[in-house]
Amino acid sequence: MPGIKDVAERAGLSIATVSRALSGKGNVSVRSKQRAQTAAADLGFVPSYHASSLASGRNHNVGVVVPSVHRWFFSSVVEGVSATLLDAGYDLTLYNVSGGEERRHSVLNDFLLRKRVDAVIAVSLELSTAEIQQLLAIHRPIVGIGGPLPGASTIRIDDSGIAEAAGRHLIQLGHSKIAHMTGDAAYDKDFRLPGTRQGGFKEAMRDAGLAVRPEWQVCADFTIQGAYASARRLLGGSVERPTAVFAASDEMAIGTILAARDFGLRIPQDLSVIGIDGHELGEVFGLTTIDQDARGQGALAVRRLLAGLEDGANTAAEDTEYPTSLVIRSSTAVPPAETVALQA
Amino acid sequence: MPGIKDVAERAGLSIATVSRALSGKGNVSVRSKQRAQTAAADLGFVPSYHASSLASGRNHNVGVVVPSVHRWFFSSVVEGVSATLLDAGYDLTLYNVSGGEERRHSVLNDFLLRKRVDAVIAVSLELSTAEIQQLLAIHRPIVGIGGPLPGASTIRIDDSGIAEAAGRHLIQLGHSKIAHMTGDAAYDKDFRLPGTRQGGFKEAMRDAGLAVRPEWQVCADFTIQGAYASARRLLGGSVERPTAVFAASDEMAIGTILAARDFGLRIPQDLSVIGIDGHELGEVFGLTTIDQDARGQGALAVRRLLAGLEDGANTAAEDTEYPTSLVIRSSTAVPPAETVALQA
DNA sequence: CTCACAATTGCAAGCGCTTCCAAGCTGCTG
DNA sequence: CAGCAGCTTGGAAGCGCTTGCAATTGTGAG
Repeated sequence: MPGIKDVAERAGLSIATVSRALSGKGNVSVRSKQRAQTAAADLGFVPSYHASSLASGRNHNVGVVVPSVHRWFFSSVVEGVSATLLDAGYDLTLYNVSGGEERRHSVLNDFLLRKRVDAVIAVSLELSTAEIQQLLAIHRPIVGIGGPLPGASTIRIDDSGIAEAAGRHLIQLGHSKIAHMTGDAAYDKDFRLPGTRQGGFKEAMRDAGLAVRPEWQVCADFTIQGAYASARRLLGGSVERPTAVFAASDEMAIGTILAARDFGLRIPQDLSVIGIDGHELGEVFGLTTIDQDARGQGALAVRRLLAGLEDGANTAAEDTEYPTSLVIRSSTAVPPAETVALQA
Repeated sequence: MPGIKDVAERAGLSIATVSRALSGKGNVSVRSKQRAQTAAADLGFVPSYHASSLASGRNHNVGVVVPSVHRWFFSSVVEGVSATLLDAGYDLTLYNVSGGEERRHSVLNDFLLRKRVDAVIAVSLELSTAEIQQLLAIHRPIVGIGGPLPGASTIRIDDSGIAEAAGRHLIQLGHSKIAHMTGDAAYDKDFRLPGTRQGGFKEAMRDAGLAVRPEWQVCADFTIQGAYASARRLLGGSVERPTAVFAASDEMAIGTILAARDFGLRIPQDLSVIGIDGHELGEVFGLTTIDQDARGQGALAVRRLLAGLEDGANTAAEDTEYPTSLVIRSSTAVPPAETVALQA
């Protein structure tokens, strides 16, 4: 493997000049620059990032911490982050902290402190103030996506407002018997989003003077299969059946639709369903949803970060609300003319 | 940020001794070791991995190249890889090469050569011999998962045998009108798996003396939505309808089931469906499938890699066949007693 | 034609750690 | 009690690059 020294020799220049020529920093004559580049190309020189990082302090590497890479939202964000980073010449170090508090702990307290990353993107992860301080202490900017991160920059959607809009959509169609499928309490801990969305939903109901029935507040684990099981209980149980379900995620909405079909319920004639996400699968089910462009959020986070890194300016923490849009498809409609309480 | 020098001072030891004490290499008295560790803990010392890597040549970092992190198989593998790596104290640099040949090219020709990774795991990626040589030239072990990688170690399932088994399962149930949903040609390029599975399927058919009808060989993009569209054409078209469909992936099998339901076909009474993967969603649909433990494959790849790295022994390239298992659920059954060609 | 000043260039000092090597010790053996 | 092996230790040389600083070269003005 050729080093910068070899390039310098071949180009008949000093190491310093070659370094400047290849990195583009500092003043180098056109001729020298060309020579250096040619020599580097001839030798197939690829700079050692370790040495470079050690000497310069810049890593060209950002760490991404996600709760799981197997779930729609997270993997979408990672795709956006990854593409943007790659195009900028940055490496992406993935910290998938699924499976255990201890793993999360070691990532936060060991891995991230090894000075390997220039910045950290935390997706739907609620960090304690201490954890954030620790990260900020090593002078690495942090940006959070989809979760509150006091003291750091964040990019997130208006979860409460969105949920309210989803509820309002159903209400405006004429529904009054609306169920809400939220996330398990476990999810509320880390990214609190279930609670926020449920809050927005209740807000919409209250505004319309509708009752929020406790038996229609069910929860699942944000997966299709989990929601399916939960929806079967809701729709097949002995309680009166709602005419509409607002699920806190598209995957849960889809699980609900599948369960409804099992009971012979037609969507949307017998049951309206609305979700949140903009999941690719939504189209197959004609799912009405609120599209949050997860990939776009990831890309934005990176752009924000890189801008700060290159400028060197320690941009202050700022909160950005990412826009969303209501996508109306065929899973929502006016409620059945007459609603009779059916027993499964 | 404290450096090893600070630790040395506080512990009243030399830098060299502290380094040995903390890394566990070399002989250090118990007393010194303890002192060093205490001092390090007191100061909150975290070694700089750049410096460490530069000096030692070991990175504690492996690169993972995947076609996309958004698809079931890949994200499953990444989860397995990630957990195993994290537990071993390694970083995982993710190279998500979705979206463009050029991105793939830059990853292979720039990123991976920067000596930042100790090893490379390539998932379902067919590398040219030149690309492999290039990687091997920088003395980095490579292991491939789910794709052929001439010259490198690989972990893969017996795609042909599996497909044959899936076909046989249907045949043994009494089916003779079996369709096969394979991957788009585009996928065949990079990981050739569609062709291999199709080959296995044809093998099973041939063995049973059954005809492989071209109009029943359809393809999709490995997604539920893609398969759904494709299956609608297959099942709703004017050609005679098969009594069973073998899809090359669970997601495609699910898309097929959804399409079948649209046409009022009952699974498995009217149509049997079998997939390959072991997708979490399979349970909801009662999908019979061949379970390949993707997460386990990822974990195994890492263990294999680390064993080689730690030993220092340049383990020869070896091919490992990962075991799979047929999971029979409710989506496959004997064909309808009398099969009449229905027109949609 | 000479001089001040700017653009280039090279020297060399690190970046923070690992590790070779030799020196210092300890505890035995003869 | 000398002599030696074996364990610990510290010194110091890098790992391969970046960058401050000073030296060199080139340029236009006077």
